Amino acid sequence: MDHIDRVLLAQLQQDATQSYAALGQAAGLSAGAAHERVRKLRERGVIRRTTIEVDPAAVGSAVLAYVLVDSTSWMGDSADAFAALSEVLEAHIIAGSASVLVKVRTATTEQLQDVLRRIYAIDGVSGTQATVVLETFFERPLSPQAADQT
Amino acid sequence: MDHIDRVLLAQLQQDATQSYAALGQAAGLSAGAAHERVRKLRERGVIRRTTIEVDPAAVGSAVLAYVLVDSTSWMGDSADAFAALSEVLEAHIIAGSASVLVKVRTATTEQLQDVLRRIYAIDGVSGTQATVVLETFFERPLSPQAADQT
DNA sequence: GCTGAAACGAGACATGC
DNA sequence: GCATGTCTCGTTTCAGC
Repeated sequence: MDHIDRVLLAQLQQDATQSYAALGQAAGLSAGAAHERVRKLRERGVIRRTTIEVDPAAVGSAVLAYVLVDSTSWMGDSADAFAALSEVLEAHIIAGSASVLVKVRTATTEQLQDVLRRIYAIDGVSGTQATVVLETFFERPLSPQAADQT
Repeated sequence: MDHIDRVLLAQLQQDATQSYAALGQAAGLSAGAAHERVRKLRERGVIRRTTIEVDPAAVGSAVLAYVLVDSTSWMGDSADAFAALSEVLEAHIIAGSASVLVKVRTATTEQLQDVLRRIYAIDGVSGTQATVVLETFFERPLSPQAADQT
């Protein structure tokens, strides 16, 4: 994980369709060397996968909400229960009053209500506090150059 | 945005490196037709970009936190101020007591504290409530088949 | 571990349906 | 709007440094 790797990661985040020749040029490498570096980054799991960013509104998911989930028991083994809800995009165990924080996208507020109902049905869940997003300023990937000490 | 487009989007989200031949096969199309569909999805902005998913821990961002930002004035024009902080990955205006919700990744809790300090320095911000994530169950992209009415 | 070149496979495009 | 075929370009691999 040197500076060159960081440049490669930043470049690929911006545009993963660019050629290894262009990638190498940005990092000061030949196409072959760039390819080898990227292959190793994938192998080591630094690059988890190559994917596309989809416009949520275009696929009918205009409503974004964060939900604090209160519970009466330890929620450490409930990952699968949340993962089973396709509208739940993230689920985290948090430090604080509520025990789980989830990010949810739905087409309508009615559907959001339905998701909350299904979250409530999960074992140990005693309550939910939903916070609806009115406007998203931005959502962006982690920038590798933000952290420079690994 | 028919069923075929949804299959293409779901396939590309899982693996954007697969060939158009494989993509077409999954959707019941030829490689050329699949290519044309994807080109139009990009053109229309449904596909925003092709990117990579990076392991946050591997680039030295092990700490994840959500921060509720309280304010004394309208925060609708403060998008740039939050975007200037590279550790801030998302910023949303929310309905509720606090006015802005941001997602932050840093290497250490000390760095998180520094980000909070810089958020506090933004015009109109009167307070912050940070919630630190202890364990992430999962983070995944929006599944196009979750919404079927566009 | 990088460079440069050579073989292979995929992407882009035109034609016809 | 999709299928087929051709040409071009990028990816991938390997010898050499």
